[in-house]
Amino acid sequence: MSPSRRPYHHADLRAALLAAAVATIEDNGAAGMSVREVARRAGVTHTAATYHFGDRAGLLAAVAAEGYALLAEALVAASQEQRGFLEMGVAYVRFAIAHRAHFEVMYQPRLYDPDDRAVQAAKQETAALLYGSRNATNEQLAAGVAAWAIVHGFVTLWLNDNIPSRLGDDPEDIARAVASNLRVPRGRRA
Amino acid sequence: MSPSRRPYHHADLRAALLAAAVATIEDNGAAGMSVREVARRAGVTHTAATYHFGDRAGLLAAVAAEGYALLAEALVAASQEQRGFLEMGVAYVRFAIAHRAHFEVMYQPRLYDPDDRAVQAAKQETAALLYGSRNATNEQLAAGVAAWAIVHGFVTLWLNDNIPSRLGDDPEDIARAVASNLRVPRGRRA
DNA sequence: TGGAGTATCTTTCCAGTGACAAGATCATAT
DNA sequence: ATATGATCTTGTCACTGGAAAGATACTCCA
Repeated sequence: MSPSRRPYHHADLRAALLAAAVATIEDNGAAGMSVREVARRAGVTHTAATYHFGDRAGLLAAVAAEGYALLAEALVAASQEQRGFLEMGVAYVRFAIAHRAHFEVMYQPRLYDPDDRAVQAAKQETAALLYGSRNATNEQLAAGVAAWAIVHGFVTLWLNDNIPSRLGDDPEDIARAVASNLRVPRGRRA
Repeated sequence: MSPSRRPYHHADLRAALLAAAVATIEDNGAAGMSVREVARRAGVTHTAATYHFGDRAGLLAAVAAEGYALLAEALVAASQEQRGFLEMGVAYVRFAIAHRAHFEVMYQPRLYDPDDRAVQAAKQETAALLYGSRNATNEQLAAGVAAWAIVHGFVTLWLNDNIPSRLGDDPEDIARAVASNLRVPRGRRA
């Protein structure tokens, strides 16, 4: 397998199908995504998609894996900005909204095979970033979960139209106002 | 009511179908629920279900509406216990886990018609309970959203197997530990 | 250079699904 | 008792996911 192996019919059908799947999910939701529709958008028969991803669940697993990778990337970038604890949460919110299709699939493991290897790998990398050091006390761990929970809960509710419009229309600003109700864990900058 | 073998007119087919739908969603997830499977469980043809609920989205809307009503009931009961702020959040967690099928559907408005009248009514009743008084300041409102977000985020992550097992296996206990990281709003008992 | 072998994609088929139209059956008011 | 409406079934259609088998284009090696 030479490194620049070029598939014939399509430059990179796998990537094109993945992008088409994301676009379809943005339009119709994950439950409303059909393999045939995705294949149509990529200009290909549905069995071509099945060839690359095994089945519908496999396609969604690929979306989830890509999502976890994108999230990890965003969190690393945010942590390097050194803007403190709160802005990490804001980065999470920004990711969920910018990639709502990925986000939707990631947190519905019933839609794919949660034991999928690519998913597991990407997911564990993300978990490490979200939970912090491994030798934390249970109390510190609970504080980390609290931080994750509040931003995850907020953005989930936001995406589902469950946040009162009175708070404004900029989710990142609202996230700051909401998350500032969290106690700042010891040794962390707010 | 004579014990006829099998009444052409079911005693309360609508309720039976609703229960069957919830059971199916528990087993297969909301996306994996088919109208035909639900009807089979109720011992009836799929068009009977369509008759009562219009279409698949209508059936899911009924599940969502029932869910919001059950949630409101649980929250009212918890508030009457007078155990303070934190235990209201615990009641939310308990509801989500006890009625995971309802919960799953409620927060995926794409699965049904979010403007459905029964859903809207039940939803607004719940929102009032979660947000508190209407003439709160934005800051107070943000605190209410924070409380909702943290328990909603936590239980969502719990249901999706995203909470480190190190914290234990009783979600209510973990919820207390997690939610205690929230600042207690003025005038509220912890 | 020219096959052989492989990766990629299509064609074809099947059972299951949601929706609709039309028909059958039951309940109830008058 | 019967007309009327509510409730449920039958039959049909287009769409879906998946499997089997074939076609096509590329790669590798003699």
